[in-house]
Amino acid sequence: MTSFNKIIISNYKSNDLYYSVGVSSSTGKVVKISLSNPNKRKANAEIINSYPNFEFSNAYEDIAREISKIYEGKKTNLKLDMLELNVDKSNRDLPVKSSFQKDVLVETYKIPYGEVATYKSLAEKLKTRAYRAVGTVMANNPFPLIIPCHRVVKSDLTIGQYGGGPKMKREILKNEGVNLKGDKIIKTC
DNA sequence: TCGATGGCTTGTA
DNA sequence: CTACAAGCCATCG
Repeated sequence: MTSFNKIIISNYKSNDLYYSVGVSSSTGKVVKISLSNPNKRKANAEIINSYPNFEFSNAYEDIAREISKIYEGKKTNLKLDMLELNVDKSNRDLPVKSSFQKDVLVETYKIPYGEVATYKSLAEKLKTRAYRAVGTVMANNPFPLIIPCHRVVKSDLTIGQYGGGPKMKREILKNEGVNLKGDKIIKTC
């Protein structure tokens, strides 16, 4: 049972938003992403709370910068395989706690840029009616923006909730070119 | 182990 | 349009 001996935290700031990434020094995989406006300490605290054994370094600053590009609606080269998605109940340090959670996150990753899915449609792809549980996974998404939970909305196409607040969700979707009228997605054909 | 709690959905009024 | 109620089911304490 492997345990992370240390987490490396890198930061990047763009447009008054602080992006923090936590990377395991033993596996090189991202274990947590957090963003906060406008408080850098808060962004870091979210990672430190889960991983008290950490150090700061600019080693992964480029990843944090790439994440900021997603927010701004630009293309990035971020891949699923840089994320720690392994599930192992005997290892408390792993960010993904269950295979259900992993399945939802992977399915969310497949939502294309500029498009949206619903909590319901994700649940149905996983052959379950656990719509609310899908929402819970989104709420605890360790990899915001890379796993685009901002592209998951309610079945009536209203925007739904978001960790960073609904205004933030709206903003990211707008940056991706999604048509919004108030809090509702307007489908473009 | 079991009740409470959700970034939800559908139905009814 | 709003307001509940009941159902769903994975997770947490």
